[in-house]
Order: sequence, then structure tokens, then C-alpha cells
Amino acid sequence: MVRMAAQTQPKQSEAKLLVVEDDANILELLSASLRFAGFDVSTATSGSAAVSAAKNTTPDLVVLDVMLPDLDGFEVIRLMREGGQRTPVVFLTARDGTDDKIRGLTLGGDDYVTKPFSLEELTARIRAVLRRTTQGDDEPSRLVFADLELDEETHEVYRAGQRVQLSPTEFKLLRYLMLNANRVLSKAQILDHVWKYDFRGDDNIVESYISYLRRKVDNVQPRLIHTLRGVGYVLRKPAV
Amino acid sequence: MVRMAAQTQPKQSEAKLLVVEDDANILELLSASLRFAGFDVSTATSGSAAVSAAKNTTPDLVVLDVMLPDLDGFEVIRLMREGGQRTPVVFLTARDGTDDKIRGLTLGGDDYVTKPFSLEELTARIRAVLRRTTQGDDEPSRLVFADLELDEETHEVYRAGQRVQLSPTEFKLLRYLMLNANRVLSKAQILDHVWKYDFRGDDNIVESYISYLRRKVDNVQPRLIHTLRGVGYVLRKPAV
DNA sequence: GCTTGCCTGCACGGTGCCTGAAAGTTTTCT
DNA sequence: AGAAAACTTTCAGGCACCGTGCAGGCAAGC
Repeated sequence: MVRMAAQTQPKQSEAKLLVVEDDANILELLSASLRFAGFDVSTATSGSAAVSAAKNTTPDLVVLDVMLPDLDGFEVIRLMREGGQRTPVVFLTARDGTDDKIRGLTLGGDDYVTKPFSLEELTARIRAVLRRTTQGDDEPSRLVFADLELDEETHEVYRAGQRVQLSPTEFKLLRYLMLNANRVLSKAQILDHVWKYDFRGDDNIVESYISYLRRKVDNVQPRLIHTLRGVGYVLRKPAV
Repeated sequence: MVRMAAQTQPKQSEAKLLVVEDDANILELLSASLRFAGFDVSTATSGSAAVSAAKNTTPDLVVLDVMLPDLDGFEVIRLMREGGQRTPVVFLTARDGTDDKIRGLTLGGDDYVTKPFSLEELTARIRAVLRRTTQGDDEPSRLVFADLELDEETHEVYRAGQRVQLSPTEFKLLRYLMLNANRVLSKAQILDHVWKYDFRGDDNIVESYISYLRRKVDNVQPRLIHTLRGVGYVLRKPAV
């Protein structure tokens, strides 16, 4: 009897996040999905509001849009840290332009994600930064399911002990499947989480990448990636 | 024209729903059957009315047509959640050519159903979302009747411990029978709940699917699916 | 025995999914 | 900077499965 209890929430750290973003749609997107991922989320829509919110709520991490109406992201951080608190940051930044300043900040243990991003990308970065900055490393960086292993830091993947090379998208898809092992995921759900939020293609791309993944990591017994026709895909050990 | 027999209420969570839909026919269909399914239903026919209704009645879940005369579904959600309440949503969306706007519907534990849908499909999604977003998950995802087991999340079905593979329609029909175990269901009733609301075929298809189900899940003793000639079908343990 | 309702085998067309290939894009290398 | 490689995305053919209608046969009840 190997049936697993259905879990309702992805298991995540219950860290306090402050999300700072002036675009209302993106803010809603972020707060809804980060909250669902198990984070304790508060929000701000301007730099000055962010500074005072950070003083009051002392978040464990700040998700910060670099481009804000009043202050720019770096100013916000400078002001926040003047009070002595050394809160880690994940920046949200537009693709071009100020890459240099951002790059410098990653040296201090912070990180950044360029817009448009996928939610898996963002939550992966958040978890990585929290993992790094939290002493007493509770969360391991290695996901394991059956004889499948995936290292979130080194991006190495093994199936049955064999090293497998994956492209960036293949890696993100597999990580999403592994984080949600035994849970059925629809193509829409996969698209919403693994692909960038501005992707305007159709579901078939998910089928393509499932196909690529099967060829690379699911070409041995037992098969772990299963199709549920009309429903979605699921990563699980075959029924007895 | 929804045919409904007089019967006692199916046991369901007594959750408060807000149904937002501008098509009067569909709104009537939805509110009648969801009310009958045991939900506490209130309605709105425009986005702005929905926002204020949500503020006043604080529903546990919102059933929301994406295409509304005034605001689009995302705007409605954003405005509703600005007050800090995190209400889950099941979106209703048209499945025509320009699939443009159907991204982001599965984020934050929300879900969506494409028109035309069947009522069972919709209530199944509603229950799934409520199950996911309610802490202290009381409702299990597994239906059990005699030695028949059906998992709503993984779509697995077992009879007498044996795994059985069902097609999507077979699965929906069996779920409907199990949710209404010991209750006699007419063919018209089954058609109204399990088939999409625009289905214009004849009753014989129900007979066909009952036949398929019997072959797959009722081929052992004791027989659970019974015909009441001239009346309908019922799932029950043989008479005492 | 006859009528009526139900059961089920069969066939046809549609749908969902898989995958190879090509086109378009980004990244890396020289 | 330009060329090459790797990667992402789209397209189309193929295949298995599924939904639906039809029709012949069977069982129940008058």
C-alpha cells in the first residue's frame, strides 16, 4: 500500500517577505503565488513605503523592483540598511541597462531576476538566498525522488546515478515536477509556473519539453513521468 | 431548462460562494445548481458589482467569468484582494481561438473551467480549490463506497483493491454516482450534471457509459450499479 | 405474445498527445 | 564583431483513445 497522503501545500519555509513593486498586476501575481507557496507576504508600492514597512515588519527577505516611482531600488536598500538591518534582497530588474550595479550587489549574497521572469525562477532564487543567509542550513539544496536527483545550486541532475545534461528550461520543468511530486499538474499550471509570465504561446510547448525530459531522464525503468490524458502530468512511482 | 428531481441535499461544505456572470441563463443555471449542491450562493452580473459584493459578503470562494462587460476578471480579483482578503477563485473562460487571456489562472491555488463545462466539472474544481485553500484540510480527496475507491486529485480508481483505468467521461460519471450513492439518478439528471450544458444528444449515451462502467468497475460481486427500469440508476449495496 | 425500455457491439469521426523537423532566437566561442 | 552552437518555439503528421450515434438483441412488465 504505497499510496501517499495528498498534501495540500508545497512545503516551504514560512519566511516573512516584503514585496515592493509598483505595477499592480505584477504585485498581485507575486503576492498571490508567494503567499500560496507558504511565505508570509506583505507588500509596498513605493520606495518610501517600502523603507518604513521594512522598519516595522522586519522581513527575512525583500523582493524589490529596481524601478520605482519615487526612489530607485538601490536607494531603498541603502536607507533600509542605514538602520543596521542587513536584510537580503532579490531584485526585479528590466533586462537592459543597469546590469553593472546589479551584478555588484550579488556579491553581498543578494540576487536578482530579470523581467519578465517565471515564478519558479523567482521562488528558486528566493529559496536559494534564504538558504545562504540563514545559518543552521535547514533546507537542503538537493531534491531527490526515487532514483532521480537534482541539485539546485550546481544544476546537476542524476538519474539512476548517471549524470544527465539538461537545458535551462528542461531543468526548471524537472525541478517543478520534483517539487510537486505525486501531485497532478495541468499543462496550464505548468505554463503558469515554469514559463515567463508574458509567454503567449500554446500548451504544445509543454508537451515538447515533457518529451525532451522523458528522453533524457525517464528512458529507464521505472517510468516516473506519467500522462493523465485530459488532466495533466504527474511525477510518481508506478502503482503496484 | 434544468431538470431536477426532488431529493435531499448532497452533503457538501456549506461554503459561501459569490458567482459573477453576465449571461443570465448561465447565471441561473449556476446559482440554482450550486445552491442545490449545498453552497450559500450570492450573485453579481458585473465586475464592479462583484467587487462591492465581495467586500460586503466576504465569500469563501468566487466563481468568476473572465469576460465581463465592465472590468476583466483580473481587475476584479485585484480590486477584491486590495483589502487584504485572499479569496480563492474559480474562473470561467471561453475556449475560442484567441486564447490570449488565459494565463495566470492557476496561480495562487486558483483554477479555471472552460465554457462550455459540465456542472460536475465545476463543482469538482470548486471543491478542489476549497480543499487546497482551507487550512486544516478536513475534506479528503478520496471518495469511498463499499470496496470502490476514487481519488479526485490523482484520478485513480480502485475496485476491490484493483487499479482500474477510466476515460475522462467514465471517471466523471462514476464520481457523480459516488457523490450521490444510495440516491436514484434519472438519465436526464445524469445528462444535466455530467455532460456539458450544451450537449444536444440523446439519453442513450448514458446507457452506453453505464455499460462501460459496469464492465470496468462492476464486474465483481457484489454488484453496486443498479438499474431501476423506467426510473434511473443507483449506486448501492445489494438489498438486505 | 407484444410492447417498451435497456444493454451492448460496432463503426466513424474527433481529440489529445507524442515526436521529428524546421524556423527563430539567444548564447557562446573564436 | 562575426560565426557557430545551443536552445526555444512552432508546425505538422501520426497514432491511440475517446465520444457519439446506430441498430440488433434481450429482459421485464402488461
